[in-house]
Amino acid sequence: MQSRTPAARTGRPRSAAADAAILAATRAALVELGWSKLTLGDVATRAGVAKTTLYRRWAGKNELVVDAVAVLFDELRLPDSGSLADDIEGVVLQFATILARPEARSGLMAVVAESTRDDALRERIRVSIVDRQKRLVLEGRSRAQARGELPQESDPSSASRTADLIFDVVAGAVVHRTLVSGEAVDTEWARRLARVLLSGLGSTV
Amino acid sequence: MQSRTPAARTGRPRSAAADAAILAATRAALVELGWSKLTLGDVATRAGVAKTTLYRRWAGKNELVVDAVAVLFDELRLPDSGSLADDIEGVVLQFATILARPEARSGLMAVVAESTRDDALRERIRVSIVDRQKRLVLEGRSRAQARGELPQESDPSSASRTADLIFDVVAGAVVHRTLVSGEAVDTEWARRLARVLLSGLGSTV
DNA sequence: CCGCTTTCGATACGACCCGTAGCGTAACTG
DNA sequence: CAGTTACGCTACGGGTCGTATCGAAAGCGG
Repeated sequence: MQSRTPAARTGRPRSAAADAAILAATRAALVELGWSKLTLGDVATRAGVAKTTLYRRWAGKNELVVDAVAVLFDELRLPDSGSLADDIEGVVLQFATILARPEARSGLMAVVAESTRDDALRERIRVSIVDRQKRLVLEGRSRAQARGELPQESDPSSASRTADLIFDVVAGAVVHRTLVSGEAVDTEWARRLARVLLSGLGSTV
Repeated sequence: MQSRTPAARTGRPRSAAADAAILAATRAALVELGWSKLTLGDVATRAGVAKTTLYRRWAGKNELVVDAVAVLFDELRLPDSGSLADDIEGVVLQFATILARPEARSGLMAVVAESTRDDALRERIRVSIVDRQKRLVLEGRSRAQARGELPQESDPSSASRTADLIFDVVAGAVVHRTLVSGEAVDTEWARRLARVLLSGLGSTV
């Protein structure tokens, strides 16, 4: 059995400052160069760190970018606005704000594209980014049920599938609007989306 | 004024067979290697073509992949099934079938990610891929209005925004389900999505 | 204070891919 | 046949990759 920090009880500890500097440098490089032209050597230089240090901590560009982008999603919060419509609208606008940042736009979609051929990378994205978003959907549903805005679903399996559907619809719509259609997510759009979802969920789904 | 084919009335014409071979080789390379490890030299070798020929026709990897993937979306058709619900379900399943192919998964999202930093590339994607999908949404709406399933909207600006919203929701949800959540789009999921959209659109949106 | 262990910075390395240039040949036009 | 363009082939400098090596630095246990 090992303690919570299994590795390295002896020897020189890894510099936490270097970690932060590397991730910040990665985001800066994403803004200036985009994903495809980002090189690990350049990131190391920006961070004031040797290239070997980078390779010691991350397997490659994909893993590094995932970690660098993941922290952007820390600020996601479910606004307890009192109504489900306002909750949805608030989350959509928050998500869109994050996706408006260039380091999120170019970095996130690139690693998602790479994850189609790398199961470990997909799992890493799921744990550090996607699940954090999905939690908001589950939380919002449970609050709405407590308020009586949504019915308590009897079949747990069906309820789970519905939650998955809503998550894919909300996140997918925002991403598609921002990156593919290339238009901004404003308050009016968020309100329209929330209205469509509410009407759709109110009926027997 | 120039004729429909403005360039090259004299000299040796470009080989149409080479074009097809290159695009097919690109798709094969996408399947085997994915976007990031795909190299133009490898594609040229696979196509039995000199590397210089490739560079004469495409500016770079991004443009080549867009053209190679675009033809996958040629098969998209709006099934005139008689009801809006079935139309939506049919389009969703067709779109999902295309996205299930590995060359579409890895190629499409990668170029979309790149297009966040390249306006010309974004426009190329829009013309050769996105608009082709969007046309189905507009066609489906007009058919549904003819059948009386959807109201004739009075405000054209509002109607346009609604169509944009529906398009982002449908396409975004399918893409997100397939690539981010990593789960298959089956008939049941498509039916649920169609149901949510129909209820949402039926009310005053 | 002193070994032990691990990390860090720096440098060097072969391998690969990039994008372009040059050249001789092939294909088509008038 | 002369003119023009596309093609295959080869070669090139430049950049990035990921790894190896080495001495110095930073903590830990005695």
